[in-house]
Amino acid sequence: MNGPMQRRMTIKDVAEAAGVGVATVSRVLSGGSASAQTRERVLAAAARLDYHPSALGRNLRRQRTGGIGLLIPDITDAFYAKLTDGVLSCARSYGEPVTVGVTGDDPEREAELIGALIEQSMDRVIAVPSRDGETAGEIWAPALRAGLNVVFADRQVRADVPSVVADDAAGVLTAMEYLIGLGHRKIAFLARHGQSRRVAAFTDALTSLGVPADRGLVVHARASRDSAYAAVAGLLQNRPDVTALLAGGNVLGEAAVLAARELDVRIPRDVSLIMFDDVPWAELCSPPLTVVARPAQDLGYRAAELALRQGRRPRTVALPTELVVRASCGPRAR
Amino acid sequence: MNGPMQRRMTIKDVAEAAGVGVATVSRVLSGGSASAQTRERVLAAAARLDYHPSALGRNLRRQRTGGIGLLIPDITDAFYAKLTDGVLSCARSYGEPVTVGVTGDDPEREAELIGALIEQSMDRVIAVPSRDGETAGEIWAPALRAGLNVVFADRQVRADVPSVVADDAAGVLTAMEYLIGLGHRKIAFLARHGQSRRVAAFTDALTSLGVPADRGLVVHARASRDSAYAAVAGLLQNRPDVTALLAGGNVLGEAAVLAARELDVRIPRDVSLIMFDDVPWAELCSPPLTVVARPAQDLGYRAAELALRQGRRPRTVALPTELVVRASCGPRAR
DNA sequence: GTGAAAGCGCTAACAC
DNA sequence: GTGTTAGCGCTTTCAC
Repeated sequence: MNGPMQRRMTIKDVAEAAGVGVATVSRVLSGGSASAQTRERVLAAAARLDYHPSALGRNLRRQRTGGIGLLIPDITDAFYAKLTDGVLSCARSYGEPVTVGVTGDDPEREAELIGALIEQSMDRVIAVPSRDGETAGEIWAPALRAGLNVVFADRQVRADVPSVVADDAAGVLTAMEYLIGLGHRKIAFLARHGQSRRVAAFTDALTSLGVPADRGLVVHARASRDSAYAAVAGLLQNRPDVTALLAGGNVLGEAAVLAARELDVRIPRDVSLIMFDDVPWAELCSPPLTVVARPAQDLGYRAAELALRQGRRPRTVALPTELVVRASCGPRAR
Repeated sequence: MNGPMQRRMTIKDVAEAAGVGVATVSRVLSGGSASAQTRERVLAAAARLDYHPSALGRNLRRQRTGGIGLLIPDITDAFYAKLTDGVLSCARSYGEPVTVGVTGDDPEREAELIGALIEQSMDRVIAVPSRDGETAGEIWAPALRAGLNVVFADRQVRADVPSVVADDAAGVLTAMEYLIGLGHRKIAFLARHGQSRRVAAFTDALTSLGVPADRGLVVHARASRDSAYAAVAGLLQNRPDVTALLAGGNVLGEAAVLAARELDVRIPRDVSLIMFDDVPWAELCSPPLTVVARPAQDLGYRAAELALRQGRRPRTVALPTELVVRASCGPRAR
């Protein structure tokens, strides 16, 4: 079915077959100037030999590997999977390969992966950074020094690096308006570690809406399902006064549904729940979940556009979120 | 925060700084033999200069790009996301980068992506092929000719290429035994296009269990959510005699739940449902779904091991499936 | 318009 | 044990 393994054709083979110099072949193949006749001969020879230029040679010469690196916390998280899909979809239209690494939100792994990208001479990176502030600065300094074209996605950590984010603050605010309109006052926020911006947005939203923010009502979890579950369960048991819950991501929301079910607290009768991310199962859940939808796919696509764009890039682009009301919120009851 | 962009150090710089030849540097850095003193000098110089070897140079010289290519139908499908996670996890322990491409189950895109991998001189590929039989042969011939180390995952299409698959036939059989034990006779199979092996397993299981197989009860859909929904809806409307449904994947299962809800057919009262893939939402669904769990992560991990392994590789490894009984199946009622 | 030749950073064969 | 050297396949001056 498949023939013997063949030696790979080189530009030199094509040059000989076409009776021209290698430089001419290179020019023709990369759209440079050549006489119509020469061009035709080269193309014919290339086709005949089934020649495919080696990215290896080209990259070494150009001192850069094409393609883009993508660093995300977790590929099994539906939100990041969708973001990845957006990146892949954009990259495909440019014919650029994408190398994916998962950080697990661990700065150490993130730094390792950045090192690997530099070693590969990748010159474009899209990343969902695991930390912000100083730590992010340290981690990303080598990449910037090496001249990588970095774009952050979903999180905004350094003013000098372009970011594509969802307008989380607006999303949180809309959710809070909705919940407070239903009569809720004791609202908890279930956050991933390091979601400091969203926590700030949460307390800001609350105070701007005239509800005193209670620091104890912000609980943190790592991104894993276990950690999320423990955090929700703890909250539900220790703070029976809480009547509404905002989950800062779909994994956290999943844990919330599970924990609530386990502890026999009913949604929305006992506590109302809003989750970040409109994943497919939000609609299949019982009850169907009200969510703050973020344009995951777009986030990835736009980030890839920025990473691929040559010239000056905008600082930050923020995409709108949308509150999708389903059946997981009700009026305050207790 | 970040200094000026620096010229990248080369092996030559290190050699000069250490007062040795480039070959010695290369040897020391790749664990070859050298005197303790030389080794130390080289290491010190490399560290001082913050030298990181260029994968570009090495790859060109070695005539191969390290790393592994991964071709999957859809990264937003939880099953493939998990499989991808397994591949990434194994690759990470070998320090190998992974380039991901999505085929959308389209042979044309698959062929394109294979071309790109060859151009990159990737020498290892893990793929969930979009077609089997002749078509797969044609599509993959160039890759095999180029000497790529190919491993198929989830689907088994050519005897000469190692595959890592779940034991789908056993999974189907167990599911059928369970359903038939509940009294069901008119059982439909909702399959993705090209799942011919599983369809065969389905009819085989039925006949071996003494239930006449009805060809009309196998319905096909493309992998997209829309196509799946249309297929289920059509089935549910045209064949009211069907009392049980086996969905050949989580996207199909999702569509089944949605369509059933829309058409007001109750699960499990009106029709029982078993879905392939134990995704997180199966438990959150109402009712919680009985599933045939496949070890998605393991599939990916094992495939990566095979792809990374140097010597002779086993032909096929089949991993067991497990029927996880929840609440979406009941006794035949109508 | 075209060809010859110089390297990109690295490894491996070979000489010492 | 170590240095010198010849390329890997390609692009890009620089002559012609």
